[in-house]
Amino acid sequence: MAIFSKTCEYGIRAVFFIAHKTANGNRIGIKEIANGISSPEPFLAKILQDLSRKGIIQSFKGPHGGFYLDESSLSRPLSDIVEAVDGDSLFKDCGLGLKACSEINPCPLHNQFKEIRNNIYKMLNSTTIGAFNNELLTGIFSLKK
Amino acid sequence: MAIFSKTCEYGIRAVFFIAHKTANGNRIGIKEIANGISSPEPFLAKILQDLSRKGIIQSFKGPHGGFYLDESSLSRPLSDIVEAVDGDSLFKDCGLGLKACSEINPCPLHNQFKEIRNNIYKMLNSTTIGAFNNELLTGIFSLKK
DNA sequence: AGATAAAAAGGTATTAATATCATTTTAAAT
DNA sequence: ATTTAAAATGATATTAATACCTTTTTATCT
Ligand code: FES
Ligand code: FES
Repeated sequence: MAIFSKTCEYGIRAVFFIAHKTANGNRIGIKEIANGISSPEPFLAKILQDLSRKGIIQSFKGPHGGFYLDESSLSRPLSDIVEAVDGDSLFKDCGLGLKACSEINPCPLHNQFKEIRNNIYKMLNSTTIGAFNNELLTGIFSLKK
Repeated sequence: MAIFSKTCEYGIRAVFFIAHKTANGNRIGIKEIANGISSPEPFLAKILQDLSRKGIIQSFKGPHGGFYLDESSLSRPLSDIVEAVDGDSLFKDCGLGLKACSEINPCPLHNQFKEIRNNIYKMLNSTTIGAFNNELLTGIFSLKK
C-alpha cells in the first residue's frame, strides 16, 4: 500500500504542476497538465474538478480558460489537499484499524503511530503548494513518471 | 487512506492476539481469534491461511488444531508481516506515485518522504511480534474494536 | 474403521477505487 | 449571432480490495 490514494498522488502532482506553470498569471489546460504529470486525462479531469469545487485550485471555462492558482491558494499547505481528497484518516485513525484511536483503548502501537502521524502531518502542513516553483522551473524536481 | 490495508491491519492484530494467547504452548482457533480482534471470520481465515503458508505463523489441522507461534516467529519483526501482506511499497515507493523513487529523478517531497518511510520501517522492524504479550495479558493494550 | 473438529483450498459476492466516455455549460473570438 | 475552446457534469466500465460460502484435506478420538 502507498501512503496516498492514486487520486491524491495525481492531485498533489497536478497542483504542483499548475503552481509553477501559472506563476506568471497564465492558465493551463487539462491536457497539458495530464501530460506534464503522466496521468490519465479523464481521471485527472475529475480530480481537478473536485479540487476546484473545494476551492483548492481555481478554474475558468471557455476559450483561453484553464486551471490556475490565486495568491492564497499558493500559500496553502499540502495537508489541505490531502484532507480534501483522502480525508484526515491518515492523521487521525488508528494504524491497526481500531474504531477509535485513543489513550483510553490504545492498540499496542498507539504511541508509535501517534508520532509517525504527527511527523507526516507536520511535514505536509509546513509545506506550501507554491514551495517548489523555483526548483520545478529549473528542473531539479520531477513530477513525471 | 489508512497506512495499511484492512488485510494488513487484521493480520497484525491477529498475530498479536495469537502471540499472547499461545505463549503457553496452546493453539487457538479461528473463531476465537476473529472474535478477539473484531474481524470478519472468513476474511481473517484467508489472511491467516496466507500468513501460515508464508511461515509467519504456524497452524495445525484437525481436532485440537489451530494457530500458534513458535519461538522464532515470536521474535520476528512486524515489518515481516507488512511485507508479506502489503509488500514493500510503503518502505520503498515514491510518496507522490512516481514510477521509481530515486535521487536522479526525485519528486519535490523526496527527502521528506525518505525520512518518513525510514521512520516507519525502523519502528516496524524494531518491534517484534511477541513484544506486547505482557501488556496484552494485563489489558493495557487492546486489539478489539 | 468411523465420527468429528479443525484448517486449507477454491470459488463467489459485494463494494470501493480507478479509469473512461458522452453530453452540457460557459465564455471568448469572429 | 455563430463558432469554438475549454471545463463541468453525469453516466458507465474496469479493476482491486474486502467479505463470504462451500468443499476438501488432515489429524484426533472413540
Ligand atoms: S489506538 Fe492504534 S494508533 Fe491509537
Ligand atoms: S521520488 Fe518521490 S519519494 Fe523519492
